[in-house]
Amino acid sequence: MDFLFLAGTQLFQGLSPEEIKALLPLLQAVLRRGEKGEVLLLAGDTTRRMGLVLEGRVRMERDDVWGGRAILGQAGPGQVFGETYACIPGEPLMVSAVADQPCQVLFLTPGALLSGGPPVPRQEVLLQNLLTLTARKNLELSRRSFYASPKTIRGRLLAYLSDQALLSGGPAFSIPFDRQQLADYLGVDRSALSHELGKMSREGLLRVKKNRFFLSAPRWNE
Amino acid sequence: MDFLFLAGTQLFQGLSPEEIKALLPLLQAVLRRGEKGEVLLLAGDTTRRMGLVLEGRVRMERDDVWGGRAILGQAGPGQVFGETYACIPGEPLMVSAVADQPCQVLFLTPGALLSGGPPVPRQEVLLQNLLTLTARKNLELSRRSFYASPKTIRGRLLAYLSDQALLSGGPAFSIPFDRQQLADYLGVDRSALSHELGKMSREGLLRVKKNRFFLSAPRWNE
DNA sequence: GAAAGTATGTTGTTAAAACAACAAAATTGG
DNA sequence: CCAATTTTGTTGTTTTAACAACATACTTTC
Repeated sequence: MDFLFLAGTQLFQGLSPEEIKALLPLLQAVLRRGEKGEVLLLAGDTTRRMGLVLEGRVRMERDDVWGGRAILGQAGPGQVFGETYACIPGEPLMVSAVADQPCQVLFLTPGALLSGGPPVPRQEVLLQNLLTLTARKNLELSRRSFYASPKTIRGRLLAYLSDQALLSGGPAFSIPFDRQQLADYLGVDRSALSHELGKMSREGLLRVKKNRFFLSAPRWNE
Repeated sequence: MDFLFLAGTQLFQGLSPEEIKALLPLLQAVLRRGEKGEVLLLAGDTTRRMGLVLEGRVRMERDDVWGGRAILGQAGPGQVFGETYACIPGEPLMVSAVADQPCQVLFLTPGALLSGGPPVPRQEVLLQNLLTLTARKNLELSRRSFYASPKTIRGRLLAYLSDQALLSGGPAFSIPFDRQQLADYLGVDRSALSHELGKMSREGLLRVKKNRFFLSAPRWNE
């Protein structure tokens, strides 16, 4: 187990590798590998465990009965998923956690931090980290809400893409979605999304190749 | 100050009125009244404070440049708002907090709980409460996401209303929105929403009067 | 490197919601 | 209680996205 890597995650921030090593048993750490497409947490179930992604990527999504799918977000190396439900034991999951790529996940049970049981070493730090993390997850959910809130596909694309440009610090960036996933993340039809992207390309608003984008500032004075 | 009321909130759960009384100065508690429509926190600003609603209701919303508006959620008596941002100081707000009704809000600064400064009495309890609370806020954001994820207005209404029926434990319930607000919450046009509600009424799916709803189970065998 | 499978783009048709403008109803304030 | 204001419902038109079906390009696997 790479404790140095763990020490660099938001969850274990501020703890030494030795402290983390001592903590893992208390958090009932369990390592799990997942094939691409494998379901790690299933919507409808309850869970006391959260996942810390060591390798690969995990997607949070919900499928409806009619073949529809909504993607809420994803977690890459060092990030966590399911922490919301792990903090509210008994609450049935609204989403499934699915391996987006072959991945390696460390499952942790934070229950000992919450129930007023016997104290855990460095509990305050862990709690603070977990709180900050959850708050950040909140921001991500809010962001997605706003990406999906314009009424037109173009509006949603611009909201999402310009935000990604901001986050990446420049007009060139790649996104962690294929077309279908982007459509499910923005809540639109895939073919309509493709269509709109094509139109925007032709208008010179952006260049796109696979999941790599380059935004052009519109020329305001033509 | 009604410490007994505070002791009943999720934030101060598990603390005695006396303990709360002692804590408030450490959290830099400030009371504030707000007229209906008054902005309590402004999108774009940063804040170290969160609001605990004592009376009335507060709405979290974002207005775009073209007159569009998205409502993310709201907080009633005993509930909090802005805690996400108070937990991540420096992060600019994506939404404004607006008084939905004349209200009374206790602003609190949880910073002392987070920065590894001098310990605060009952810190673990407060942190745990804040964590649970934030996790629950997460659930609400997820729920809203799913309400707004069907592609048709009817789909969104059914997702939202049937969930409200579940939460209220019966087919009759009222909602905390007027039509415009419901439209902004579900991300649809108000007049189209009105239209769809009318249609659903005529089809016998529901009865509605003002913000009071009654869902009829559809008759499967006609 | 060929074949199978998957992802993406394209097009036409259809369905639905946005939009706009107005009428009716309800609420508020004097 | 009346007038003013706000909220809600109604209707018609226009825009847009969903949907479906297919062509093309790209990956993966053997």
